[in-house]
Amino acid sequence: MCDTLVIFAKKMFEALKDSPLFKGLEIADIDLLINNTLHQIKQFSNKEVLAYSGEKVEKAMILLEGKLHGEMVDFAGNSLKIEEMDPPQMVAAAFLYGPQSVFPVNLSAIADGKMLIIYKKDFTQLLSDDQRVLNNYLNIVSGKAQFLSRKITFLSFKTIKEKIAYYLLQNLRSGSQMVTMTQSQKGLAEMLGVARPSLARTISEMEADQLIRWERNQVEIINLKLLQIILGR
Amino acid sequence: MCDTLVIFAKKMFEALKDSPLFKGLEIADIDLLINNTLHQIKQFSNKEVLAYSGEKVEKAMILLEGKLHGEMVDFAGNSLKIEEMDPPQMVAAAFLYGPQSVFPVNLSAIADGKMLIIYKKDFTQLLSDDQRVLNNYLNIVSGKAQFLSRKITFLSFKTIKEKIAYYLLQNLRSGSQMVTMTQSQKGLAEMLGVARPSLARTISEMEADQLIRWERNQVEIINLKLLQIILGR
DNA sequence: CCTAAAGTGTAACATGTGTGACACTCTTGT
DNA sequence: ACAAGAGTGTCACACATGTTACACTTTAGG
Repeated sequence: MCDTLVIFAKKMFEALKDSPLFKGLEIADIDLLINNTLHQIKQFSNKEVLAYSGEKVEKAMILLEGKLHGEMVDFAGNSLKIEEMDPPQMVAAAFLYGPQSVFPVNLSAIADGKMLIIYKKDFTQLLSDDQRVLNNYLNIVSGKAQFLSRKITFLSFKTIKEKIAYYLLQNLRSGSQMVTMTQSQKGLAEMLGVARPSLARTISEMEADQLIRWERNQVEIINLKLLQIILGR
Repeated sequence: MCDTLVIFAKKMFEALKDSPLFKGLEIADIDLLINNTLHQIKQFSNKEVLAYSGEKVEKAMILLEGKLHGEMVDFAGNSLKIEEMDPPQMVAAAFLYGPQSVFPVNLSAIADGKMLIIYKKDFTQLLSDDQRVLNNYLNIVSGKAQFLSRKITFLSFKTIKEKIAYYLLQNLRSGSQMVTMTQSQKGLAEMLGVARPSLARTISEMEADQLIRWERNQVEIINLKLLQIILGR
């Protein structure tokens, strides 16, 4: 029993070593830091709701296994997918401090998993215990702000065509003319904040215009220049 | 000449004492910190563009006097006002670190003023020199992320009516039924990301429905319950 | 005090998007 | 291999919003 625990802990530290928060630290360092900190492991199962939008954020959460899904739901019931989170990432990192530290999204599991939980007070201690972790945390929070800023860019495009063009150009590796979709059209529609049939319709139009060829999860950019012109140069 | 400089510096430290970044510090502390740091003062005049979206953020900037205006401009030329900044606030705080530290907005002055500039390296030093400043900075960056998150909430509303209702309810002091507008309809339209005549039209409709009375920069909430129902319960 | 600039109310019209529906295809698990 | 579920293509229709235009009011500056 004790052995299993030790093995689990070892696996956890290995996972954490790859996390943005503990980047640059050795497993031994992490072990030391974590064991000086009150913490717990929370198991969760698929479809479980882990937090509701508006709830107070009182603990730092680091996803160890599984997959999470964050979405904003407005009062009319429309939902806007904000992001999906894979391990080993920190959850709600930018919402642990600040004047209004509440969850901005409904957080639910889309796969069984577990996460490491550290209460805010202990996490703050951890930040001042290790300069590297602090630095990493600063980068994470800034990164989140930048992510949200890009999200706003997206939402501020007025037409679906613009949104698609922007999305494709963002995900196009230079040199290639293929974009690999990491999600279904349904998922994409939720990300872009548009209705699914509207997205499909617009894609059809763009195909008819010889702009792109959309097949399964591979999209070929046929006319790159025209695509850029849609974005108004 | 030297006297004027000393007087200016004193005024600056007083201003900084009220800034979120130096909250809780004494003027003497700030004096010491700043004077151990390479810094400069930049003067700017009304309508001057201080930074373009996409430009690299290489220095920490703290607004001392004047007023700034940040807006996203998409390629088609549509602009979305993100925020207006008053002194003594830090500018682009959440974009100094992180994986992609570039300005998210076009930054321009809407009044003459000056700002304190500290290069990134020196600012980082400043953060580790004083625990309180670091803490303040963490709060600022988190606050920015939360601000952006709220902005997304706004943009994700589909109808203008919803946006107006949300805006009014956000700015309604409990107990009162008056909301004081801090900006013109034109400015509000830019914030909400809608066309100005569309906003005016919707306001007219809401007045016709006996929901609100919009006069100058005072808005009276006539039917609070109905307003909440527009937001879907 | 007067003028120019900025902001506001309103209209007719074009258009992009959401809705709800349906058939079809692909994926998944049993 | 099959069934059930999820995803996709497409349609007709309603409707909210953008556009452009113009008259009017308020504000700010000389």
